Amino acid sequence: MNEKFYALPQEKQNRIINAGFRVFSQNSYKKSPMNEIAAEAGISKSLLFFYFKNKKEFYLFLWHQVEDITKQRLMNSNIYEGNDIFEIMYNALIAKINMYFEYPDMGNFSIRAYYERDPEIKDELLKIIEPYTQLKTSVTMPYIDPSKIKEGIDLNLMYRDMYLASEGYMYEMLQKSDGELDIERVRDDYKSMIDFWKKLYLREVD
Amino acid sequence: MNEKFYALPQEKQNRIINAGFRVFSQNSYKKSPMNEIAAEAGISKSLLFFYFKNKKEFYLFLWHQVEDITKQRLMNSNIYEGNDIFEIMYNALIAKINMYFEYPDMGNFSIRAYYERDPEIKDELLKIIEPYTQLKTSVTMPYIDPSKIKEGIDLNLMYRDMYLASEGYMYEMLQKSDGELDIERVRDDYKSMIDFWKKLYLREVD
DNA sequence: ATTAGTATTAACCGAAGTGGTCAATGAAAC
DNA sequence: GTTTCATTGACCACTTCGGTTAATACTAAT
Repeated sequence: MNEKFYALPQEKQNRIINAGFRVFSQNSYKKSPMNEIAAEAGISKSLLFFYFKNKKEFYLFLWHQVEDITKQRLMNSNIYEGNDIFEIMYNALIAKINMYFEYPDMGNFSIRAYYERDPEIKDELLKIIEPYTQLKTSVTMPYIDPSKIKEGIDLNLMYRDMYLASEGYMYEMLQKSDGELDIERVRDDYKSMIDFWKKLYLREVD
Repeated sequence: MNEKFYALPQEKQNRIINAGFRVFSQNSYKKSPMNEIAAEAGISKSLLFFYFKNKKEFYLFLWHQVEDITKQRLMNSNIYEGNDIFEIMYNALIAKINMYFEYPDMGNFSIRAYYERDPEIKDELLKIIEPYTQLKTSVTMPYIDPSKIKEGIDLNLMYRDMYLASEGYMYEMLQKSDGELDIERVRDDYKSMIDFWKKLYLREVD
């Protein structure tokens, strides 16, 4: 790829990246036309081919972007600086929402990339995707201090309940919002859920 | 459309319908080729055009199928015959899973249809989709007998927690399974969640 | 075996779209 | 006004698309 791409203003880089995420996330690799991506990014097809040698290179570049962005986000995040499991869950969801604001279609792009089987890219994609998915599935339950939780509650199931409800909430939210996501509302909604869980699970202090 | 389609054995009808759901759920209307659908259904493109006048008619037919199938399923289901909210939730999820077994891509098809904006079909689609979505969003919380639930628990939030966790579970399940879904496992997983909730929410009987 | 009728397909067509190239523009810098 | 660099329109060979049609395979009755 042409190194001059990185000399572009960040905003323009992001526009191109997001246009790629968008088109590739909604169509298969083969049916994602470069001119559609260019149009979505507000540039000409020729310019897109100036920065990226061909479609395949651009697609693989996008996948590396997924890696870089998530890694960088994970490192810079202070999700795990929360005091208790509830705070951590809240931070994690907000972090996800923020990620969604900056790269709305990255999640769907990577899901689709995972299932992509086009012979033109399959082999190279597998090589770079596999280590990444292993990393992702190794995310485990954060530590929960049992002394703070009511007796008789299965901590695993408690965490799983909260985790799944959060996922369900995200899914519902992204589904309903036509690209327009009201972050204030998300915060409030989720806070009331967290409060509900706190009341439910936390041992009463005397 | 050609009425002879209905004379086909049900299994073949379903193969064609599911092929349509599949291709249209993975690509936009314009980029869903009829020959791909035919191949997926195991018939020739010509035969597909023999049963359906053109692409548009087939697409709209598929949407009507969504309506018919869900209506029929809702009527024949005995989801609400459960004794309490927990039984109802369990029945509902199992019903969804069964639906998924018979028509794996119907859900995604209807989601995508909802956002489809292709001028060739947009107008007609809106006419038939709108009343349907109203019906769907009107599904409300089932009645919960407060006397059975521990005191001090917000029934709305309780239901919302369970509903979202169920959605999250479904989503995770369909994501993970590469088309191969282990229904036994789903049943067990979900039963342990339900048991967890029962212990959490139900008033202890003395 | 022949026929008649039906289910199914291969071969084809014009139109539209595809990835990719390249000479030509625009704009800024000197 | 010339050099330099970013950006584009026009173009090409090739593929794919929706849809048609004439030909086939299949079936059952005679």
